[in-house]
Amino acid sequence: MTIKIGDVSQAAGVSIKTVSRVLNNEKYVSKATRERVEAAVAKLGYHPNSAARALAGDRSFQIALVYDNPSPYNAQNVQAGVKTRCIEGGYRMISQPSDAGSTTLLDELCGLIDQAMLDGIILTPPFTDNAAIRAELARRDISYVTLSPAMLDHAVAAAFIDNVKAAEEMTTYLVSLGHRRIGFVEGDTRYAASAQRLAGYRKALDQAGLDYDATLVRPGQFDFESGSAAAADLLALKNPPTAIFASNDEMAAGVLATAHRLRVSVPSELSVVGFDDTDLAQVVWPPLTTVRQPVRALGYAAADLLFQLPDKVEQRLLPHELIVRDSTAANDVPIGHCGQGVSEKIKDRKPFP
Amino acid sequence: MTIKIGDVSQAAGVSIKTVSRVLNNEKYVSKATRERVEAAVAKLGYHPNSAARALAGDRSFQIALVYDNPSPYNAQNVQAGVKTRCIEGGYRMISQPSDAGSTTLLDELCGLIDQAMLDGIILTPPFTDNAAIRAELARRDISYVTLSPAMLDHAVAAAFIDNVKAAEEMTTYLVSLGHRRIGFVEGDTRYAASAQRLAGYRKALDQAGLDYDATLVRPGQFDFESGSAAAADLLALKNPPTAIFASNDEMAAGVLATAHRLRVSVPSELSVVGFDDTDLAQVVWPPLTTVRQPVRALGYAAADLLFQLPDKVEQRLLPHELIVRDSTAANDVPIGHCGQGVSEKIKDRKPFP
DNA sequence: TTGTAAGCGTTATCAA
DNA sequence: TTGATAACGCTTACAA
Repeated sequence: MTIKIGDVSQAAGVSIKTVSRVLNNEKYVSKATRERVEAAVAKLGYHPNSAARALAGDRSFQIALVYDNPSPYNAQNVQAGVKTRCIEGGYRMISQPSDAGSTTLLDELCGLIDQAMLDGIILTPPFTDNAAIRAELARRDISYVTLSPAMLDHAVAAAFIDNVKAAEEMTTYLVSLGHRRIGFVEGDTRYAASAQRLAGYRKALDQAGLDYDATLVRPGQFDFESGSAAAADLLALKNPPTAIFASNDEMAAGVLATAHRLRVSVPSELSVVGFDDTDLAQVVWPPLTTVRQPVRALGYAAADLLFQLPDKVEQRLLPHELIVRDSTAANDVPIGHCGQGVSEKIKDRKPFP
Repeated sequence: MTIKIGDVSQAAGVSIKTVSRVLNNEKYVSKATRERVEAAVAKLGYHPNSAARALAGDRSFQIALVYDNPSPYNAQNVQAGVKTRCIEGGYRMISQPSDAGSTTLLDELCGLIDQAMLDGIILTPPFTDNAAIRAELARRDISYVTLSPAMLDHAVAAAFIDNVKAAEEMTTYLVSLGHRRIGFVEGDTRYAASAQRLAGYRKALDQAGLDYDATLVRPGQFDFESGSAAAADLLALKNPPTAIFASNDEMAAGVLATAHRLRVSVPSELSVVGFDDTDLAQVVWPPLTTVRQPVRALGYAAADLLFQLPDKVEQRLLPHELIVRDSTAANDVPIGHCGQGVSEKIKDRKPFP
């Protein structure tokens, strides 16, 4: 039989309610009492039962991370970041992989909320921009944060990077190396980041005085296959690009595979760069020059924003880095980064503890 | 305010207990009543509150997956498998990444059990072989299953593949291609699979009448870096191997990277094969010949074994496949597989529903 | 086959 | 600053 609050109160010689007060960091507990209770808790190895807490209070100390992420590395990293912050706050994270295309999406989410008495939710793309979900959450007055949303909403907390700027910097870097024909592989268009990265690419071309050439831009789905296929198309052009910028690293790996298959030497004949969404650059040869996205930090920040929620609704911009990798160099060389935050207060509600 | 069981019972014109009976699939409910209740549940969109269920019954409908996995792809796949089976059974999975080296490991786990009223636990390596954890679980009489344990224990349910046999088949395959000097990169020795795979390699050499040469075997930690380093060592030998067998795919990717860097052509000058623990073969070029481990299926099986637990303690051997990939071939060619299961009944306890 | 009443372990209310 | 007592929403006795 496991230890319960009554056992602790007996051991400490106080009432159950007093133990509860200590556990919840309430005011109006004398220092002596608090210490006595804490000692008893430690001695007995007591852990409060979360089901009972959830039922009696109405917070469950659980939040959910809702995602539909085609890339395991990315999902795992986001999860790790969220989880770290949750543990720090005494919370538990429930991870909820969902199918963005599912017709019963809203029902599933409602079920989760009812069943688990969620205290808050972190939405990741493409759910960030699902109006039905956001309306339902607002209706139920459930705190939520969006991670990398397509559009910023003043009333909704968000953690994100500046994809446009990052893609612009990367493209400008390629131009600075002398490239004039730069191929681009788009990401899955259901994710806002895809359009943002393309926009950055176009912006940099503009600034460099280079014409945008639609034949150099190919669609992709953030996976290896589409990267391979796009590269095959691009390299088969009469006048092929001298560099290819893939919207994420799995596609960049596909580009590399195709280049290798076609005996196009990287990087002497073709530069390949990407967005390191998933840390795959560590696993793929040759080491890619990438925009490093702080995926774990985004997860951590999202949870952090959730915890400060009704007090402060914040839009937090996280820094990215341009990592130039050179197989001959010993170390990676970050050549740029950006980032800053802005915040705004809106309304009062029972805060996360 | 969310709907509760009383609302449903009113709508259906029956008692609360009857609704509860229907929800829990108990016997002794007339078909007509059951249908009436189910209709009310559906109409109201009722979802039982899990905190209340956990408190009143003493099952939480939650199980935990405990892991410390250096490979995100692997972890994600195991999780996906476990989760799938959990959802089928109306359960929720809590994933618990832990640090195998932590001194407070046992405390953490106890905390989780007390707090979440876990109905069961799935242990993955290296926790599968942690005597302290297993003793504590036994003491508390908590159901658990081990996934890929180092040693089979008659009294403990387990899901696993035959690593020895798989490594043996792969090595034999290399021998059949004419290789006589086959390098081997070991995995992290904290994981039992590492020793098992090495054993299979040695066994196959034996059977082929080839001498075991310790200079051809290098240590590794299941990551890209150690694979790179091992390959550098092996290829620098006076008499280098003509094939390298890496104990997992991330290390195989490292081997490929080094080969490429040293201008050793794959596969004409060097064959590289591995264990596809993480599905990375899909992401790495060139496509590797691998032992495909059914990682998702292992997760699914582990949860499945947990659900049938006190009724039947089963040791389930899952099939692996040898996937020969040839860049010129259109499709992968599985050349072998194995698998079968045995089971045994031990004692009675309240079953999972 | 159905219903009634007594908890489950905690927090909230209100009084001391 | 503390403590008694009533919820919280459900399941498990035990009756009917």
